[in-house]
Formats: sequence, C-alpha cells, structure tokens
Amino acid sequence: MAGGTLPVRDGREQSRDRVVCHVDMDCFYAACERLREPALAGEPLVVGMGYETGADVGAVATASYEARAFGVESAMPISEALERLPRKRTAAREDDLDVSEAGFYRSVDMAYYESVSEAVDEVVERAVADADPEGVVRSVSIDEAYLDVSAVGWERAREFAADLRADVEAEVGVTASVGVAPNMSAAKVASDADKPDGLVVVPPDEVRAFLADRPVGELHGVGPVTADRLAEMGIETAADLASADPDDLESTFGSRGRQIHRHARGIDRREVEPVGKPKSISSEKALSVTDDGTTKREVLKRLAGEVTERASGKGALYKTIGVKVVRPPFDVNTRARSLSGPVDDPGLVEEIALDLLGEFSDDRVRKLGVRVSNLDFAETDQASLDSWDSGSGQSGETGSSRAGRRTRDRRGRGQTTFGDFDE
DNA sequence: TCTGGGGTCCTAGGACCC
DNA sequence: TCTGGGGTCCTAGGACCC
Repeated sequence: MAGGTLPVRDGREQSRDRVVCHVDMDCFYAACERLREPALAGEPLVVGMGYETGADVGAVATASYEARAFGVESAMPISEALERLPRKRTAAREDDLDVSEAGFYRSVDMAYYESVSEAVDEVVERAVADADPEGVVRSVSIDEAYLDVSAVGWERAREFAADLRADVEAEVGVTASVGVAPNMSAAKVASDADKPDGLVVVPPDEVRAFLADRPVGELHGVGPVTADRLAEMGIETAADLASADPDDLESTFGSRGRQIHRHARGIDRREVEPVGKPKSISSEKALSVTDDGTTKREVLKRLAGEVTERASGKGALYKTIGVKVVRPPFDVNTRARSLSGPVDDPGLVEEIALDLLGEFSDDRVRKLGVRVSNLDFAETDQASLDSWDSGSGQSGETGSSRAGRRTRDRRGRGQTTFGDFDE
C-alpha cells in the first residue's frame, strides 16, 4: 500500500521508461451475466440500471456489441433501447416483430459483478506481483485498473500484457482489453483503441504519433462540453490540441486546460497509486415526477438510511450532510450542512436531510439524493490503539479533524508538484 | 434521446481569522 | 475605520469519469 511513496518509486517516476498498463474489462456487466447464464453468449444483451425486469424505465448500463449493432448505447433510456431492440419475449408474441432482431434485458446485480471483479483482481494482483515486486495496481472502478509494472521493461511489456489477458480469460471467463504505454493517460487511450478483446502497446517514442490523429474526445478529461468548446477554437484532434497555446487553454478551461494539453502531447507524470479512502458516500434515486411531500420525505429517509449504513460499514465518520434535488427538466440543486465535528449518527443524517429538503417542499422533483462527505476514518485507522484510549467511541473533534486536514494538505502538495514537473 | 447511480476534482464567492 | 494580505473552511454548481 505504501509502495507509492518509496524512494525507489520516486526514482522510477523521473525516468522515461515507465511501463503502465490500463486494463479495461469488455462490456463488463454483460460479460458477467453471460458467465452465469451461458445461453446469453452471442445474443444482443442489455443490462439496465434503475430498471426492474420487465419494466421500461431506467437507463442502459451496458450493451453487448450485438445490442450496439441495433443502436443501443450506454446511458440511453431503456424505453428507447426497447424501441431499437425489442425483448425476445415480446417479439415471440407479436407477429410484426422478428425474433432474430430482438434481445435480452437484465437488471444490474452489483453484488455479483463485484464478486467477478474480485476474481479478476486476484489474477491481476498475482500477475503484477510475479512480474514486478515493486509493481502497483490502482483499481479505478469495478471494471478498470491501472498497473505500473516498470520492472518488466519495454522488451517484455507486450508479453506480460498478453499473458495477463490470457490468464484473466482462462481463470475468470471474461475478456479484458489492455493498453500499454509509458503513462496513465496514454495507456487509457490505448486500451480503448482496439476494443473488445484488444491489446495495444505504445512504446515511449511512439506516443505522440499514436495520439496525433485521434479526436480530442478520446482523451481522458475531455468530455462533451470541452470537446465542443475546443471545436469552436478549431481544435479537433490530439495533434491540434498538442500544438495549441497552453496559455489560451488555461484561460478558457482553467487548470484543466494545461492538463489536457499535456495529455495530448503524451505527457502525464501522475504516478500509479493504490486507491485511497473514499471522499464521499451517496445514494440517489430517480422517481416519477412528484410534488407529494410524504413521498419525497419517505424516499429521502430511505436514502439516508442506505448512506449511513454504508458509511458505518466502511468505518467512516462524516462531518457534512447534503441532499440533491433534481427538478424537471433537469435542474440539479444541492444543499449541504457541516457539523462541528465528524459523527456516525443516522438519526441526525435523516433529520438534517429532511430539513434541507424543506426548501424544496413545494417543488416537483424527479430525483433525490443524500450524501455524506468530509469523511474521517480516524477511528478505524487507529483501531489497534483504541484499547489505549479511555474508550469513548468518539474520537475528540480536534484530533480527528486535524488528521483530516493533514491528509488533504499532503495530497494538495503532491498534485501541485506533479503539475510543475509537467510543464 | 427528456436523462441511472456512484464517484472525483475544480472553481468561485463569502465568512471568518490573524 | 472604509481598509492590506494571507489563509482556511464552507457552500453550490459544473465537468468529467465509469
């Protein structure tokens, strides 16, 4: 865990020869569904969130490539997906529909996907440990991870990644695309470049050329809004972005401007570090638009309960409690209140959340959320010291918030330093 | 095409402190 | 008394990621 701060790693950070892999599972949720239901192999398959089997509300979480061929995409409303790709069952019943142009729908089952993800992690961790004793794995989501395996060296990088892919498929039964490059942002683009089941290796001296013709939207950190504004500036490709004036980019996009400029030039000195503690925990739920106070309060209470349960499961104390209220058409409002010190107090979360909701009591809402932040893990970090304490469950306010501040300070300095190096 | 759920980081203004 | 500079924390919103 502390590997990221060892001197040897700092030395490696300065070198030009880092070997970074980005491992990206292919259509992960769909792949998991096929794992436990092999009959779904080769069929158009849509996994929906906020979606119950048989219903038509919610959104597409993952569409298999067969489903994508029908125009079904991630984040698309299920209702629209159903128009493009009817359910098999519906098609079989209705004469005007063709069963061969229909697909299967499943609702997300995160607990199961997490178990598969853990199996993949084991394979990855073992492969990294075998190849590079100083190697680092950073899991960034249930289906993605960055690896620093610099000790493997560029001569053997392709072989390592190919073996890793083969091991994951053989031992877990799902496929991954892997990108290998000298840094995280380039590795990410590389893993995307030949999906699914792809392997793209970009050695250090080929990074600029590899990125050059790609649309800016493929770069990590360039979303739809930024891509549109770049287009207005006449910047379409990574090469355009690489040759743009970083001062102009900074004045338009702030600090992100310089960052995407660097990424477009194939420069990214961020170190691969294991993921730390969460910064916030939240739950939200879409509802059919309502202005009914009782409904809103009941939903909010349930969300508050989910959040506090998860927080205590992670040993997290929280200092800030917030709500999110989305009004039609899509007006996102957040309100938050901070306490004088970190607590674990479900009753208080519910009370404050309801109070914050009060401002919107007359409004029609389409979505509600509850969030706790300003998290503090002091108690769990020091679990072994608890016996030394005179035992009150709650650590002193001053002590724990000071610990929190120390953590933030360290992080802040680190990022500034990388930024300076990157120029 | 009227949009799910869980996150992260950044920005900007205001309160407050010394 | 009408005004400097530095710093932290808080809140709200926005962009982005998967």
